[in-house]
Amino acid sequence: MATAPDDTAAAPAPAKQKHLYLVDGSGFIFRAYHRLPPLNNPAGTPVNAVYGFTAMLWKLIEDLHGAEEPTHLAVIFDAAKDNFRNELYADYKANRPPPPEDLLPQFPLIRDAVRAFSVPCIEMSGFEADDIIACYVAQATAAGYNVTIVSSDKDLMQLVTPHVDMLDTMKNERYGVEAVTAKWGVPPEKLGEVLALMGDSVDNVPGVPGVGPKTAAELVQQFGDVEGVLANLDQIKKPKLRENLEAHAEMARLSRVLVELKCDLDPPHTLGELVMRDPPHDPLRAFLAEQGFKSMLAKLGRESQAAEVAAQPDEPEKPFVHAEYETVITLDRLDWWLAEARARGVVAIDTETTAKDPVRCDLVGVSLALDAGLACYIPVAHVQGEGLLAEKVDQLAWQDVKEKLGPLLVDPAVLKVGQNLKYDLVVLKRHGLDLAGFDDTMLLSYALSAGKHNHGMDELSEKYLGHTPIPFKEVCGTGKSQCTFDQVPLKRATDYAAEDADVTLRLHRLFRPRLSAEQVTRTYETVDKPLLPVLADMELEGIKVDREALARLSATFGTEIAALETEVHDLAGGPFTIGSPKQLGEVLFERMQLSGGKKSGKSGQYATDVNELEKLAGQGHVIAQKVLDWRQLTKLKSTYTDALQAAINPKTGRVHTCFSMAVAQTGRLSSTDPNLQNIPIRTEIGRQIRHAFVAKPGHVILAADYNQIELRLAAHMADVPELKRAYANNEDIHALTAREVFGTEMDPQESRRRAKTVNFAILYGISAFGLANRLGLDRGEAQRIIDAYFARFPGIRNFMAETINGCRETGFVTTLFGRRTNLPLIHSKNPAERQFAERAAVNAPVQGTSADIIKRAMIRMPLALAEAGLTGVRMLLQVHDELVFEVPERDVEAATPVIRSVMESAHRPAVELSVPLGVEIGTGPSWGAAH
DNA sequence: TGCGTCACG
DNA sequence: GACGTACGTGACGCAG
Repeated sequence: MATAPDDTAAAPAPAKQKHLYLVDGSGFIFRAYHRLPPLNNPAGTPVNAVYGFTAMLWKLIEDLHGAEEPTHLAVIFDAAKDNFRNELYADYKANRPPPPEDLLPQFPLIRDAVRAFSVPCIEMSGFEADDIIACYVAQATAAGYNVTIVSSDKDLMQLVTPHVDMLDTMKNERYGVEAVTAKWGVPPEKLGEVLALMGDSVDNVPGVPGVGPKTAAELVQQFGDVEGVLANLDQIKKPKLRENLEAHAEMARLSRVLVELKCDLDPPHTLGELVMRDPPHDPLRAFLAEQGFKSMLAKLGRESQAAEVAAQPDEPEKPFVHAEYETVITLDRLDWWLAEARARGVVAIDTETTAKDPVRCDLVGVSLALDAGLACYIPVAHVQGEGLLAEKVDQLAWQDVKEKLGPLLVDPAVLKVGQNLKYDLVVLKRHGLDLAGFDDTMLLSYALSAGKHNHGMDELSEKYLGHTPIPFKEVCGTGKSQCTFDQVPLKRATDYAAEDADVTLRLHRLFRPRLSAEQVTRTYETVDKPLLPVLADMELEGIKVDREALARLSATFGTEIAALETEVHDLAGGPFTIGSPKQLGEVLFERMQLSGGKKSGKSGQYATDVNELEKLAGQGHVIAQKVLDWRQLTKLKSTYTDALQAAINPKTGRVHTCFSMAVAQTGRLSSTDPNLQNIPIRTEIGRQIRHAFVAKPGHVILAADYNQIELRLAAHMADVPELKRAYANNEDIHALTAREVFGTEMDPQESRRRAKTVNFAILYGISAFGLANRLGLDRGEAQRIIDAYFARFPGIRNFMAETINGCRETGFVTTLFGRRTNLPLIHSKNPAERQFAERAAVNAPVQGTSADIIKRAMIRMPLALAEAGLTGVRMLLQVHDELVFEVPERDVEAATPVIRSVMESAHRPAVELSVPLGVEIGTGPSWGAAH
């Protein structure tokens, strides 16, 4: 075979795939301008858009260096002149206002910025950036390049092909052919037809009235293009639509021409001139200095230093590079990966499934990562192709993978690292596997940074690795056209799945060493990590729900809602949407002229919340009470009686919630899909829903509540002798508070009710205004109550002050077990934000300590029950201070003291409390009956 | 998607 | 005295 001279040379590197990035500069400018407040350079010129643009371009270049390795880059601008489209249609872009005055002088500076980065800056008089981009796309594609268009302009999506994608840097989303098709319902090459039919009010492309994206897509799907639609008007069923198409046929044709991108121009730079090079620092430094961009100058300084010192091996921001990820389809290769994992002792793991719900989905594949950039994907249940493109999917059988993977998963000598491992654990358990010896990067992040940011993988990757993982929706699409992961081709699935494991492993390397250095190891190791498998079991177990009972409630609520609706409409003198706060406000305060309507500042709407409506009801306005009743019933029906029926898992007949471990800032759990931590109990009518949560045959529901745990913890933490003594003697704490604060003159019941409110207010960080509101007093009276409280219990005031001071020094507060809540806003210049952080600072240690205690109880519970021989008892739910169990009838007596003892001593031995913890236990055929 | 509302601790 | 007004959650319907 004849070889080209290059191939025989000493460095036989294969020609790198060329990849051209085209930045839609105008889009960048407007987003930068609108995102930033006014800002001037030392010369007094406004530069907010310049600054934003420079920052965005810099970030883009950095990101690209890290991930995509582009070879060519250019920024394209609109030339500030009329273009050929105005000749076709004088009103084209007529709706667009002229650029704001303080943006005008920034345009040339922005072009300077581009040049300072040594990036070509391209524009052509008479043409829009879109056309120039289209031309380069055509040229580059013909030359075998890949192309990425950096823009969020939907018109440019027309250009997407298998070799051309779009990148929206604001949303951090990439759009390939599938994503565009998913978004618009038609492939990119048909997008022009859709855009023409729907028109664009911003660009003033007329389109056809009454045709939006959905209708346009349907028409194009059916008839192929605009001409096809116009030629087949007789087939269009909807009369109004046909009429509009008929009447606006010419506008549709014109629109088609307007949205067409011109790709036969001869742009000023050749492709070769767009080649990307490392920007020399000097021109960039000069530009930044001239504009007074100090933080960027500092960053540039750091970078040149780093470059001189030669890259440190452990440089945290090293780019996210990786070899091609391997798709494992032979047992030999699987053996290699598993042996290597054993040898290294650490492996990141991630499971891919057919759905988000770990209790309903099926396992599709598993990915592993051994080292940064070294990861693989093991497909086990991808579906075979269909039709002409049928391609047999070559993959291992799950049984074989399971036999080899299983022992590794339970071998504590090999650390398994995952992100949100509870999900994987639930899936694996359903497929017959267990897990021991693991770290969860989501929980590590939560231990280190609760309060600073969220802990999802994409966000962590972005923040700590400077890398945006392939978005899930780019692999599977969204909405109606979303496919399941088992339908994704193996190459694509591998890129996505292996990357997740790779990211997880890299995050673990960053987080794990920080844990002990930052002294947050304890709750991670002794609370959250061991709780994870306990929660997995609870989620798998689920709770039985009486579907018929819910259906009956739904029906009853339905008729009552209908009746109330009629009454409300009659009282209002005509129909309106009761559920629309806007319409309701207008009906009450304008049409009906009720007094007291006040508009909220932000939305300019009348307030119609419970407080307002109760005021009106108190004044004798019947409609207000009817609306309140209507609201209560619709809430109960839609959120509970309807939704819970839909949440019943058809396979298990039970409802399986998901407990989130890294959402609440304080250490609490949260519950979703469905939320079983907010099932009604406070009103009798809502309480009926609790009665639909039932035990399976031969069992009862047992509910165990900590009695006033937060107030007890406050008494301990703030060291209030009177309160501690009262709890030790099992006294009524609210009655005590009432005596101390209000004396004995008031009616004891009313006095106790108020004292209870005051006690809650204390836990939440009191203000005279808030307390006055709750108690219906004026501020002066509320302030006197607070003063009296602090006078009687000075420990509370000291505790609050010390907690806030400590938080100011460190930026965080801690629970008795060392859990940390970060409150960066404690230093905010905005007093409202700062005070908010101060109240949270007072509350978080108390709420968080309570969360730690019940979590510790949950961790011990399974073993304690097993040791007592109570193997049939199941812990089902946690509701912050309550645990819900399903207990065989004959075990109730034996289980009760075990559960009580575990819960009441859960703080020990780590922490000793100066107040006892009290637990109240009830049982019954349903959750409602157990209280 | 953001907002208003309301369910829970 | 400015700020906005009790802490922590999740789900639903409306409207743009």
